[in-house]
Amino acid sequence: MALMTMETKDPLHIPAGRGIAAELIAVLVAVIGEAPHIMTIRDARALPSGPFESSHRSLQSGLREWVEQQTGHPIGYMEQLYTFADRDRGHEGKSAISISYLGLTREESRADARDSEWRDWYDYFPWEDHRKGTPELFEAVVAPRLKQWADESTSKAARADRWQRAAITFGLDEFAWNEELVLQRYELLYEAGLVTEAERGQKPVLPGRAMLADHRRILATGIARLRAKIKYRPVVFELMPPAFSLLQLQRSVEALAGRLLHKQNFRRLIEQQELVEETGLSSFETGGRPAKLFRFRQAVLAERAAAGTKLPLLRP
Amino acid sequence: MALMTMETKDPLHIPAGRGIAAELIAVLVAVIGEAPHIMTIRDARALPSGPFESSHRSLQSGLREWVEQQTGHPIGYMEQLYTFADRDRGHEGKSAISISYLGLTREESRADARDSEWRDWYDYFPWEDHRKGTPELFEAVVAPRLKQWADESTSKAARADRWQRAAITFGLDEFAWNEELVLQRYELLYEAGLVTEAERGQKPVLPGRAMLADHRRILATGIARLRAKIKYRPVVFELMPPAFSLLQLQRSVEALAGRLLHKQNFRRLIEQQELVEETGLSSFETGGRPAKLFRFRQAVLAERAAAGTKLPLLRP
DNA sequence: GCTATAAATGCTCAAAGTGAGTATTATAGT
DNA sequence: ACTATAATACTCACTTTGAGCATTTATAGC
Repeated sequence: MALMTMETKDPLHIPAGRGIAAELIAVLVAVIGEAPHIMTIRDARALPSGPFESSHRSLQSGLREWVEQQTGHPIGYMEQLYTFADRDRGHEGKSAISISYLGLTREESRADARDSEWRDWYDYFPWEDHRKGTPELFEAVVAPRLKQWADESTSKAARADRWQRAAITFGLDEFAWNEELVLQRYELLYEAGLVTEAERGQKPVLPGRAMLADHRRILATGIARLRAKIKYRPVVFELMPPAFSLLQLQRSVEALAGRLLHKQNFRRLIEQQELVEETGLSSFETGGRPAKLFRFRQAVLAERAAAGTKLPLLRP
Repeated sequence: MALMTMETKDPLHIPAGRGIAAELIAVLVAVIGEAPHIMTIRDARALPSGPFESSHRSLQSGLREWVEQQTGHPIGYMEQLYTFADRDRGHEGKSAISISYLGLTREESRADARDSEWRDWYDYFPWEDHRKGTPELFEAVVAPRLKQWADESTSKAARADRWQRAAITFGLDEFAWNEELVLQRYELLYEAGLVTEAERGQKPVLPGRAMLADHRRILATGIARLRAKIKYRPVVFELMPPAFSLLQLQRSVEALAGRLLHKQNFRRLIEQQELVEETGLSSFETGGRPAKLFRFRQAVLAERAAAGTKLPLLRP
């Protein structure tokens, strides 16, 4: 094995002369009541964000600083979402890099600082909430407009392709609704001209609040990631108060997933995975049989480092 | 897709004055024979990489350019891995951002360009290959050294914590081996002083080739991601030739996962998911009953946009 | 042709996990 | 007491997995 000395004196590459700008963007989530919310700034038209500067110790800490400064709100759990470059975004023709993060927090209704504001994320994506069944929007607007978009293609094959893509991502025809396809749906709607990334006068066909630049796309990425993650990691608990009833927990998951769950089976799942433990307390607030209050078993974070296998393994 | 007008005139933030350097790094994977390989440069001590420059259209295309220039090898499937900032990495005190990608390709044994070279990834992580059972390394070095490391702690609780962490990530004691924890294992070994990120004189305790800067850590991230992904997305096929036998396919998955699979159940899985279709050809090369050759059913990419649910949903 | 060897392929069976209920119990408000 | 609202308990068919045995179809060497 060849030996060799450290790289501080021998960098792999000389950095490019001009340098580029880097921006940090946060999708900061909290569940308030039974609705999933995100932190916004600028009249609810932008996500909290700011430049990454050389004074920041790391990307994460840079983001934390910005978010706390802009929203007065500390972030609990954080994970990186995606990094993208956009030549058009930078100043003076410089290209810019945006690094987005997903953050989870408990809402603690402090006085909202500056122009920051919690907003129901379904304000931006009304078609993503299927808790009350498929929104009427689908039959009224989404399906016919996508059909129309598909039919605009010239070749028969292209029409079929477009329609199949639309049917799959929106759960039309025989396809089942898949709540994880948030980003694909947004991109398809954008491609079909049913939403506009940043408003510019013309009315969008679909309801739903727009955002500056590509923030709505980033939000879609965050929602998709979170909807996927709650299924195999105990991240919901980052959004719950210290003690909660199982129904509260279920309502939170439903809020995030945008669909209703089977109560008994949900409980069975939670219990058999030993995710929670009783606090001994009960809640009498809802008027019904009192609900036992539980807390998250922190130990599972250590015990189960990861999800289970899906490979058909051979004998141990 | 229409370009946004919005933000060019009204950027969300004025970019920081100095700008920073951005580097693109690739974990480029191919399966050669029955061994997983990665593309390396610099005497197999670095991953292909290069600065992101304003001439690049996007991060992806910038990376493609660099990799093709350095290795003469085009990339098929690509996905982003992780972005990190390292103050010590930049030039002249500038901070630098590194954006890493995972790329999959079929090896086509062209004359290797420049100093690029395919390398078995287990050269860098010998403890990750469990296809021939748990490596002797574990009983001989890993377990005792980690025990020793745990025992260095002062408090009893800290010793127990350390040991439990080691046992979980390495599948010691009663815990099962989890092939996905590549990064966690590397980080723990680093913390325990059993590997050194870049060698500088002192011999590391464990065998395994080192790399420049933090490239070995990035490689660990890529392997972990790929091991997780093969379980729920048909990405293995990106690494297979156009026609292959089911055993070849199994051997490839085993190479990546570092564990052996149950043949009959593996086949059942592949077939019931309708991932492949017969080509009508057979392979007589192995000396045994000839194997039918299959090809990947491209259609599944369209049909199944995503993985299945795990939530206990309510009636449709 | 016969035999050893190497796979491919077919089939079984129990255990565990899921989906979709019905039934019962405990409170608060009227 | 009666009703509304939940919490909680239990059932049952069906599917998916893990593990293994058995059979079939080839090649290579004798």
